[in-house]
Amino acid sequence: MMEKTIAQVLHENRIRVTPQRMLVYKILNGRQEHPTVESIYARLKERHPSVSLATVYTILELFKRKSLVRELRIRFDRSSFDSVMRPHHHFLCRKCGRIADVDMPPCIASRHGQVDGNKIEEFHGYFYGLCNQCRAPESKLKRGAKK
Amino acid sequence: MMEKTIAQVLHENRIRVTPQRMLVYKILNGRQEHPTVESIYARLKERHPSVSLATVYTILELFKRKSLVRELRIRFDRSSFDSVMRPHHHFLCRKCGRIADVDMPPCIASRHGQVDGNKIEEFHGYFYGLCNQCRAPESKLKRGAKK
DNA sequence: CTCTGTGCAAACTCTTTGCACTACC
DNA sequence: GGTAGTGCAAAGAGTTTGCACAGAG
Repeated sequence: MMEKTIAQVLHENRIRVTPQRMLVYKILNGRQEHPTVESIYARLKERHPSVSLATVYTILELFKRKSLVRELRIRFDRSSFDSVMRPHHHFLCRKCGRIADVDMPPCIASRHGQVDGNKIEEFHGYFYGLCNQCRAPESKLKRGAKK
Repeated sequence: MMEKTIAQVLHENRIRVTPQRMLVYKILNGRQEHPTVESIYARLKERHPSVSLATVYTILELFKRKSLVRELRIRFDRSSFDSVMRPHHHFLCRKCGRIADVDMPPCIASRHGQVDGNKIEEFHGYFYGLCNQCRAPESKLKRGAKK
């Protein structure tokens, strides 16, 4: 029951294996859920100080083409990236800036394929508002305390 | 059965009336359905050659605060603006770049208010794909002919 | 060994900001 | 006339591009 290595995944997608790409893949599939280019770059730099921002852009573009990652534009000023390819929506808290996954209501899923005669290839559902931590500033100790 | 003048609308929204603002309002509610900052600026300049891009940004920001317009980020590289405030989604054709309105499925509307404990203030549904004109390039004479 | 990937720097685009001048109310 | 809006120019942020060197297959 060995899991696939990152190199294997890249191989299967016909992506030439480089340390930078493996690391970007790892970061995308790591703990931080919806990283931006900047945050991917920062993490990458920890292990790979010589890495360039342009490389991050190039790799993300490649991963997008290979459907390893999805680019979100829920923030108006920068892109976020999501390696969870199962269809789902996103929620952005206007106060803390966190992005949360939102399960897709089936009726939206059913509209995939076609809408008003237009062929649908992708759907992005963006919710904007206040997250539950930011709504209740008194309950700081629960989880919203950091920062 | 007089319709409201633009000046009246601005007044009611406690917006100081200026020629620039009236014209931006008119452009937003005119024929071109989902104008960008650039296209609003271009139209504005026809009548108001001295107008500045910064003014367009300022006015749009104001109109957004007053809920006279909604900013869309269906394109990743620039904003589009929609003066139709009734909840609906949007479709972007990846070939011709046109943005079309899409009626909102009720189940999404029903999720307004709250989702996973987060307070929802706004929802943007973005469909991406190929519009029916671009899918059938042979039927050029119907409507998709102009470039 | 060859061809693709990377790093660097400069360029580009969209957007924001600061400030003096203008013009609504 | 006083306050808020506009125009201008410069700055800022995110992203893209071109090219020489490095490294994967």
